[in-house]
Amino acid sequence: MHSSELLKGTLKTIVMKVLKEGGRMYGYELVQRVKEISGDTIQITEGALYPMLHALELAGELKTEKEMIGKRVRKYYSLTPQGKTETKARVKELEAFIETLKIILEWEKNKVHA
Amino acid sequence: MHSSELLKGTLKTIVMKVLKEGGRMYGYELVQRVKEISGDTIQITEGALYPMLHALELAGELKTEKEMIGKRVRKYYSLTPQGKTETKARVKELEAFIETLKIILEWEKNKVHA
DNA sequence: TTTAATTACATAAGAATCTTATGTATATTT
DNA sequence: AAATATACATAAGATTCTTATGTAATTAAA
Repeated sequence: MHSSELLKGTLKTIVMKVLKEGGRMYGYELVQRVKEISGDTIQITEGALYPMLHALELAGELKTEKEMIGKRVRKYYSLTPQGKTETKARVKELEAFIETLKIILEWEKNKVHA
Repeated sequence: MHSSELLKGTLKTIVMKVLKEGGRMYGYELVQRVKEISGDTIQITEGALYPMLHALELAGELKTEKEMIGKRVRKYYSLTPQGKTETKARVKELEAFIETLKIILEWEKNKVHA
């Protein structure tokens, strides 16, 4: 399990990316999907997820559809066109950041080269 | 310049790794060094750096040496043995997290394979 | 030469992002 | 029948950062 410290900042991008590739999904499903894809190393907490989804909807990045499953309401989220554009930008930004991180992690000043 | 959102959580690891490879360094120097290595994409703010260095010293990860440069006091930081061990663990953890991120970023459910 | 920019430290207030705790209620498995 | 899983939601609190502010010496520019 990755430390929650590292997850800070990347969680929103992860959620949007998974929605972009996986399509229409509800909250609980998203948590399971991310857990599965990450090989059980990323466990999104509900306290982080739901407020984030609500904020993204308010910002026009997501739209929702409610469905009755038995006696329960299930809320499906999907990206709006604006949300898809934003996701692409976020993914690109995260990829660039990862490249920078790798440069730092591979930087070894005191290593003598042959 | 990477968004500060992404930097959250990785900053401490970056600082410790740069101290591990670069050796004894003072705060201002650290900021410049990270800026340089990152190709001007990571700018550590002083408001984040100094409290972090103080906390790491208190935790026994760093030790300090003061030097007079003209009329000014300069504080050099370096990793303690404990800090070096901690840095290795943090770097390993970050590398693992990056691998997980890449899996998610490369995950394309709807892509049809040839 | 005096003004501005850079070097070098530090802290406080506030924003953002997450965890933990709590609550409600249905559905399924043991 | 009880426990676990499903499915939503919010509030309080912790952590981690930014922005703002302060001090003061040094160096470069006007």
